[in-house]
Amino acid sequence: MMDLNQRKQLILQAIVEDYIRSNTPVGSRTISKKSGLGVSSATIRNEMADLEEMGYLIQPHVSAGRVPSDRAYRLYVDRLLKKGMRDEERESARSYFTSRVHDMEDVLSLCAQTLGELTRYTALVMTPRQSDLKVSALHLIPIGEATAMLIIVTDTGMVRETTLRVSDRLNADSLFAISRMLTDKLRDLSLRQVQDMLYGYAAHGGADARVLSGIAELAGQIESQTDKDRITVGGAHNILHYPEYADVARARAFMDTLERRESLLNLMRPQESVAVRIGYETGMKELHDCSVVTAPYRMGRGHIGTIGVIGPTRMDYARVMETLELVARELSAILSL
Amino acid sequence: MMDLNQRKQLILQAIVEDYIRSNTPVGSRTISKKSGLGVSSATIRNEMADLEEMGYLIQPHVSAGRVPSDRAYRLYVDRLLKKGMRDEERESARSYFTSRVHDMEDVLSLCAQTLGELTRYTALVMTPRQSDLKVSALHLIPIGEATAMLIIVTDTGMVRETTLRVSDRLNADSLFAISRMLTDKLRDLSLRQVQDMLYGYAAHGGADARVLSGIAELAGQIESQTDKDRITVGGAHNILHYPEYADVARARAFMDTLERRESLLNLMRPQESVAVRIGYETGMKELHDCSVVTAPYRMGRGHIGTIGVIGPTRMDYARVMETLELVARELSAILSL
DNA sequence: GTTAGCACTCACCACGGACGAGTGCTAACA
DNA sequence: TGTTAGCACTCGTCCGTGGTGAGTGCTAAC
Repeated sequence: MMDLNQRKQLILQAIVEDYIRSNTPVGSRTISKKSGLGVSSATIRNEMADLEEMGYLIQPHVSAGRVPSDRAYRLYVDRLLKKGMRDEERESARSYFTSRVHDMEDVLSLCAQTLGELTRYTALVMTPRQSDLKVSALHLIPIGEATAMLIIVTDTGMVRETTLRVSDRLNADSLFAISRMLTDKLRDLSLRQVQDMLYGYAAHGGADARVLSGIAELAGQIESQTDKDRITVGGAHNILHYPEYADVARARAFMDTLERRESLLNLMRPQESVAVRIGYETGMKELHDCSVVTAPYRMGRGHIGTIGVIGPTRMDYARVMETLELVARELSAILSL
Repeated sequence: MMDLNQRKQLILQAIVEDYIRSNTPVGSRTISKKSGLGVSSATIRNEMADLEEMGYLIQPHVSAGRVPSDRAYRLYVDRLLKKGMRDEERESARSYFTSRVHDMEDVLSLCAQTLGELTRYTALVMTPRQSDLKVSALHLIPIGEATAMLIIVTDTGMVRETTLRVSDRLNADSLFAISRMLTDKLRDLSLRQVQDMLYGYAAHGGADARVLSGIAELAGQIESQTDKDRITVGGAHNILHYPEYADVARARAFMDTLERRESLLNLMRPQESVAVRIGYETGMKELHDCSVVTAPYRMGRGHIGTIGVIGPTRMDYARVMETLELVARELSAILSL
């Protein structure tokens, strides 16, 4: 007795699922009727008392039903939940991604939004750290009198541009030539290498010094892009639909947490596959009543990013995990085209 | 009597300003003390009764103070408010924009965020309609075995890219040549023209048909980019700080309205200068208790976009209007570099 | 035209009792 | 030994009630 036998597991599962649905403490009578075990509420009460002692359940107050603990959710996620997205759902999720502009940046922010809509929770999209990005092409395009647009393409397919002033004796032809030369020279170098090299050249002076240091600067900016910029949030407003955020102060606190992107980065460290962090497992006190589910995606040659969903601990883990898997797969496919 | 004399205006101004600050109905005693008119509360009461009759004030219930009507805010905005941003504020606002990546897309979403932070309300940024954009350059960059990245730069400095498969006998050199040729041919044509032309060429077949129709497709996608994509929202969570949204249902309704971007477009139609729409003036029933302040900015050659702020009708109009003016100016400067 | 005084209104809040969901415990039963 | 009916008990939620105070409109005096 007091081991987590089959029946206890079934009861726990029933409680977790009922609580996920209703967000109200679950009573013994409810489980007696719904679990399909065919035992009375008194028996359930005994089992529930055991489960509480084992740390799976919490009683908000003596005359309330039970609420699952983090530990219960953990067990539920690891062993009890049954996936089973319906095909229509899967198909509609997939269709969100096809037939859209395959623009690298767009895809990521679109992904955050989409993921929010699909899961009805808040979505996070992290792009891989960019310091070890390699330059794959570099172009100067004339856009006006003595101004040019500089475009750097990295091996992840990311495109960054800036405008810069150039010597007015550089016409379209010379810019073409320079672009070509620079691309040949710089291809497959890391941004840092590009930066160092070009600052070196620029220091020697010459007519193109301005262009060279402009390029070096953009490379530097891409590289040192703050961590904050690496996380996109989508569907933050979704949490307003959940009663745990009926109190505006809580909603505000949640939103404020989302603003502090640096700390979110810890949650989004690449994992091997779909990962679930429940309540205190997130390691963030502000998120002790939230769970975070993440999945890795591939971008370009071997760079790993993370997409994730954050919501109340009583989230619909099965649906979220499946959606994330699916979206991560679609996303990887698009990005490594 | 019953004309809007000097004193009535001063009283009205005092009421509006007190209400903007406190969000509670304003009583006669408060105004008697704060207006500096040196008259008793009874006198104020008489004036307030007149102002109510004239439609400037509303009494939520008999024993409450008065609340300004849309009409009062209108008068306040048109004639009563005194601007006067402090220099530090102005400087700090400006510094938000300098020393950042001048990446076209980035600037706009950064602008939305920044504007949200500066005003503490919700910010909207609209990019000009893109159907009459002209192509200013077009590049094909090899990124892998038989795949290339296509980049289109428009005359507003906007950059869009996509990856496409190309015939594997096109090496870097041929792509360069094609890019150059296409840029020469297509420069200053509208996206629609480009699209029509290329589909025509592609129909004739040939080895490059795939590339040509790829380009046409991207041009089409840029052009037909849904209206939804043209508005960026920033700082939506700010409204949670205002007591009018203490009720989550209201906050949710507000957020939902923000999601329906098409209808927001009406609010963001380019105006000549800073424009204020108060309450029902927005023309959107859902926003009857909100005001929208907008300002135009210039982008590239003659394209006009709009930035705006949306918040409760009792918003701090003076501060918002000044901030918008300032940000619009900075933004125009960056974008028409 | 202004003001003091006064009766009146009504939103807000704190208090308190009824209600009911759910429990733990006990004793009887299979 | 596990299951169940019965029962006393707990405590959060709901709702009606009365007190409090901010603010009003009106009247009469200045």
